[in-house]
Amino acid sequence: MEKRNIILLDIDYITKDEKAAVRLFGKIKGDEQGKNIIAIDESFEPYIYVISDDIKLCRREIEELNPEKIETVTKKNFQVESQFLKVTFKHPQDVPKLRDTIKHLDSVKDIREHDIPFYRRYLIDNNVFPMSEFEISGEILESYPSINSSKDSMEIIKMSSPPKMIGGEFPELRILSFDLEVYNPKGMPNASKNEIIMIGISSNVGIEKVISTKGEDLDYVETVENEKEMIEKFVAIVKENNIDIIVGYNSDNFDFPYLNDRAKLLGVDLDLGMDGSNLKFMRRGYTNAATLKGLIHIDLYLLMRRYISLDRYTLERVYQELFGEEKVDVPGDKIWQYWDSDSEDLVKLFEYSLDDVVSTLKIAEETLPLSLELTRLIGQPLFDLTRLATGQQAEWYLVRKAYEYNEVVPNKPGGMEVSSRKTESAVGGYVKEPEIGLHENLVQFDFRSLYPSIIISKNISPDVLLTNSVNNIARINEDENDLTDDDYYISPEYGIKFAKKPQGFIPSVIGNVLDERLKIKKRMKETDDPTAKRILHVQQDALKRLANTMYGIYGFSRFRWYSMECARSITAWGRDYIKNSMKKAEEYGFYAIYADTDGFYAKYIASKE
DNA sequence: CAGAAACGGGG
DNA sequence: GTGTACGTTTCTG
Repeated sequence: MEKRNIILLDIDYITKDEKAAVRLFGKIKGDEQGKNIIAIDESFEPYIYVISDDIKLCRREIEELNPEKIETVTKKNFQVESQFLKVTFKHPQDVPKLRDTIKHLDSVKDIREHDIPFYRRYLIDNNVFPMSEFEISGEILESYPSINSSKDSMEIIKMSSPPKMIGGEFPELRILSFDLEVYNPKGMPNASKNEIIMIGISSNVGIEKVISTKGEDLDYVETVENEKEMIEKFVAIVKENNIDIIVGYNSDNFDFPYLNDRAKLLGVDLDLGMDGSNLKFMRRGYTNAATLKGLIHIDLYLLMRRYISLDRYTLERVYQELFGEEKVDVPGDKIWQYWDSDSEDLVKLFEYSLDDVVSTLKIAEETLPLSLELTRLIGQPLFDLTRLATGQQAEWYLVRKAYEYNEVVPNKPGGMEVSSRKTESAVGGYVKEPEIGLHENLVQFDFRSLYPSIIISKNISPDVLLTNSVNNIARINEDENDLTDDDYYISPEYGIKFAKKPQGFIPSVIGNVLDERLKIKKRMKETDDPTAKRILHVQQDALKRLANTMYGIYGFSRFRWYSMECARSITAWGRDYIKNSMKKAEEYGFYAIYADTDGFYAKYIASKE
């Protein structure tokens, strides 16, 4: 039996003897090369919850489907303790196969937690957070020089007990950025015709080069015979340097698909996975994501769209925004001409290629700390996190919290439900159009975090909502006649009621997030160590972003805890507060000349007469 | 005017 | 893979 402290980079599962085997891709902590490890856990099983009014009958009906196990458990459903049947399956794929059958059984009212991917379920139930350190123990199945390189070795361990969270500091991650330049005489290149002319590579392990068939007199260019060798060289460099994170700019949509097409055409294997597996593309709705097992691919374009707010998100624009410097520029449609020129323009193209990839790495180093922090906060793999909308990030945070609170998670809405939700909308914040003119003697007034304060102080949460709606299943049966006006908050305009007790699930979570942020800000003030300060700053920033997302989330059509009543109540109270403040200010001679949502500007007029 | 389609980024 | 996920602008009937 061996023990290892590892940093979890990635997770998936494979099928072994008709059962699921979870694979944790990590690197061994303390090993300066960051030796790779694949830890296999065969002990975790998929399950769902079933709601029924006739538990006995329901159990008999489900038994006929021959699941692995059926148990009766007590969990909270919108804070009401209820009995559930926990049905365990033999294989994760049995869940999508059998859930519809189960759902339509006569004795079944509803099914829950049937839409949580298996590896995410594993992370949540085992309290495992990617990019954190934890201890595993088990038997070494294989130990050999890595499939990927001759340099260092890799271990495969069969785990004998669940992983034990340690937390720990962030590991040193080996990051590499890459970028293709392609011959493009007809505008955007076509992978079946146009060859790759350059592959730029930059890495924090000390690589900065361009691989190409030309440019032999430039010191940063590694010249090869042909395009095939170019791709092989690229693959070799990534493998040899034991890279943890590979970054590109729009690489989900351009660089990786193009590289994949050309590699296929030329017969080169892009077997960059930690387990030796090939590059794959996952369909993620409207776009594809390029994935490598145990080697995290981050497309910075996707990330930047969420990280900063800009009019455009070209690499050039983003770089300028973050660093205030201009990049080397070659007009995209002229790249083929620069390549053909064999003069100073060719050199310029090489400079452009190198500059692109150096800038990409620089952006990655600047912005990854936040993504890593969010990964540890949300508890989903870095790869997933960088591709999740902020609303989805907040939702997965809540799914984890629900597990902690012993709450059963609401179902993800189906397509029909999403479109019907989209037809509803909440009135936004109060806006008073500015009075035109030059104003003097202005005072500014605003509420500090108006919406979160309202959610917490008015206990706005679907689980304590007293108005009849799809979301208040738990409270429908409660006798509202037993409650007096003192027992609930009533929203302005709509008269929507929220029980004062118990504290709602979401107000509770938001409250904790804000408390945690204040604690970190306090620690930030107390420390003089600049490194500690920087880390704490990123931590509070992650909490702030998470909290900010939660304020508007009740109105997101795909949100599991969606509630238009909650969304409307928040803004209604918001409008109420701002209007009352304006009225109050007027009594003291301050007249608002402009107001928006949570604040206003007012002009002081000394006397009314 | 509503609903569908295209776009973003990349070369 | 306990899959099929954006938000906004422009076009089309």
